[in-house]
Amino acid sequence: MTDSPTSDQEAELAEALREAAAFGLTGRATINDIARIAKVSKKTVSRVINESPLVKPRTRHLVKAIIAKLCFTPDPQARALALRRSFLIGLVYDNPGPQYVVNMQRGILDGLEDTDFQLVLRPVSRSDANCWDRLRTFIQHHKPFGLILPPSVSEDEDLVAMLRENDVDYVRIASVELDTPARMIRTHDAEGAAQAARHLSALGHTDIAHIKGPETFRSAHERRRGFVRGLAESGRSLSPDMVAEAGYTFESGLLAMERLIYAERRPTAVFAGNDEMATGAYVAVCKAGLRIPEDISIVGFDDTPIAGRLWPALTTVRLPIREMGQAAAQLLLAQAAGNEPAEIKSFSPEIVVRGSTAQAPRGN
Amino acid sequence: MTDSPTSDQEAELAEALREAAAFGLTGRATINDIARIAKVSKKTVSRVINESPLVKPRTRHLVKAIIAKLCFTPDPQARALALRRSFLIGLVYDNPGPQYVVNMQRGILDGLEDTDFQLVLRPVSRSDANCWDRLRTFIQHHKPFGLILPPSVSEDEDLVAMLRENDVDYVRIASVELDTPARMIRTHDAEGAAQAARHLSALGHTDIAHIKGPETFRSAHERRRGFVRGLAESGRSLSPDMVAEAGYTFESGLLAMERLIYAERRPTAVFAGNDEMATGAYVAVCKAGLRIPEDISIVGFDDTPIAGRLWPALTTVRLPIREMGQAAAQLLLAQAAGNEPAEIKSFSPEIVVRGSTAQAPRGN
DNA sequence: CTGAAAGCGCTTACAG
DNA sequence: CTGAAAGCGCTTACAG
Repeated sequence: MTDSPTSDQEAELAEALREAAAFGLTGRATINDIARIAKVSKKTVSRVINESPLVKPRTRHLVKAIIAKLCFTPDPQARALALRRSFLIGLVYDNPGPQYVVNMQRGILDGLEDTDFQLVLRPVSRSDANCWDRLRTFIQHHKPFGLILPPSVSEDEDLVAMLRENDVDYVRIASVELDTPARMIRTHDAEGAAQAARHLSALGHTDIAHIKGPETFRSAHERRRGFVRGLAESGRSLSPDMVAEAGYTFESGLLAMERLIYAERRPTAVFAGNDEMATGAYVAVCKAGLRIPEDISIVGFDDTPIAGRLWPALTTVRLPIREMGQAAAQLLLAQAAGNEPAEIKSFSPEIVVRGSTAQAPRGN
Repeated sequence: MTDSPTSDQEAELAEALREAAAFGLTGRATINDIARIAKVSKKTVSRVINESPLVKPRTRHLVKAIIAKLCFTPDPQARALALRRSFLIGLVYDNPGPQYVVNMQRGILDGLEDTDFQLVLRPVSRSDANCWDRLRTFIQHHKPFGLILPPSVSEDEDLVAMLRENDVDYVRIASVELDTPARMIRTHDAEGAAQAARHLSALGHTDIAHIKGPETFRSAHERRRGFVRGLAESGRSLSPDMVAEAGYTFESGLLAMERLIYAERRPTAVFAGNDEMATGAYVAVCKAGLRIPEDISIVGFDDTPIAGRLWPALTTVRLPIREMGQAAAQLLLAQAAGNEPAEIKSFSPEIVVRGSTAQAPRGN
């Protein structure tokens, strides 16, 4: 190895470090300090920082040693200015449940830990006509490193077109394949919903209903599709009058459940498209003087924190939201480094059985 | 007025704007473009941007018109580099309930709307010995404009000392007076707790218990103090065996409630120090086969989203968390502008009566 | 493999 | 009231 330490080199390093130590006390070091101490140009230091291969190993080691000694980190603002790209990662979301956002945030922060990237919050409201204009302004001013788009923002092609135009990296999280492996994280919502169907079938339910999310959400579609498929496996089907459409919110879930309860044929089991609606369904059942799970079994989707805080605790389909956030952040960093994965990273949900589901009541 | 538009000046402006329009098409404008078109130095443009009074009104108007026409906004990275201060506002929090964080975030974003400031998330875990070191690294690298510190992080004097050393602005949100009016937002938790006490007293309860937050949180102390004071108003008192200490979490609230239920004298009403613990109390009551509010009335604190999603809906003390977040953001911006408020901005909670409280059961 | 020069888009002293 | 110069701490062509 040409770059094994020689006593010559060690002396040089020691000398440099002594100088560095003497210097170290006066505030934070800059690239100029490193260059001066290493007796190289700052361009060479820059090359080392940016992992350029065009540096003699011996030089690289010396510079790296000094950088480590002085605890030097390049100034993010200066780099951003020169690179025309900041170290901010934006999370763009349109009013998902509070539980979902918090989990997603934690995951992204997990993925960003020990890097110099920062997570910036960019909530939007697509009912606001110029919400993408605001986001464009943010992008043009702050030149974010990349954006993470959870559902349902991830499904918005106008947004993605705007991001392409402005040359911003992004990662989309969605229940269907919308983009290349470098740009998306996929969840197999249909499979999770099928598990819910199998669970309810196994408990002997036949009068099974579904509270469906809004038509405009791909996940709502996927979840219903998977649920129907799962029921079909045991010869069951979901009749149209057993489907109540709602809006992924607590209130809409409550109303949808009331419609189901007071319909001609009351279901003994209900699969709600997310935990928020399932929580609304709980209230509707309680208000009607019925019991969970004795009279009606309920299954949710997402396994947000509220699921475990209800009584009885909610049987739900767990989507590893936090892990997905982490994967999204890592994918964004990999993308910038030019590492394109061969195939789409995907997450499969799994059912978490808790107290809200039981055997179908007899004689129903 | 010396700066009323003269035809002379209007012609000059029109000419400049024509030039600007011709230019406008080529990417984003910089301070140099503005200076060139206005035929002034970029320093003068900088003065206009920074609202320096040392600019002739006529010059100022011309420059402002051109800036407006070109939709120019100074580059945040460049300003940050020159000013040694970025446009990031950090929210530092140590695992409060997910509901609390989300509300706080929304509020801060409300306060930052239409500014170029960005909200950056900095969760910490004080069980981690070097969590302040990590935060210091963030501060030294990213030079945030300021930090917002909700409880209980706001009470940490080590943190505040570190912030002072590093010359970072901050706003503390707390239930007691910890800092100057420019640096804090206060909540009158004791008053809210007193309202809870009055409410339960008015319903005829005498066997009243309290699930208290952790001793290390000022808010826990304040809430108990206020509750005791409120009870005293109607000649009631809180006996020591009617106080169960918990940790502001769902699980700890559940366990605390179980202790109260199976104690010698079972309370007919319980005031929990926050909604998370109140939610745990719900589960304990249900598990014990008791009913809310028929057997036991429960009052929470915070009015987080979960309160309205429980059945029966939780009577709780509403802290306007979102508004507090907004106020904190505004205070931070005002601080930087040198506007020191005369007195501490404070928020008074108020009780929100819902279904979880009722008349004390007879014959108890 | 390495460096001197110019530049990213602003601001801060310093003059006048 | 205004400007020319230098600087914030990095990187990108361009040479060699």
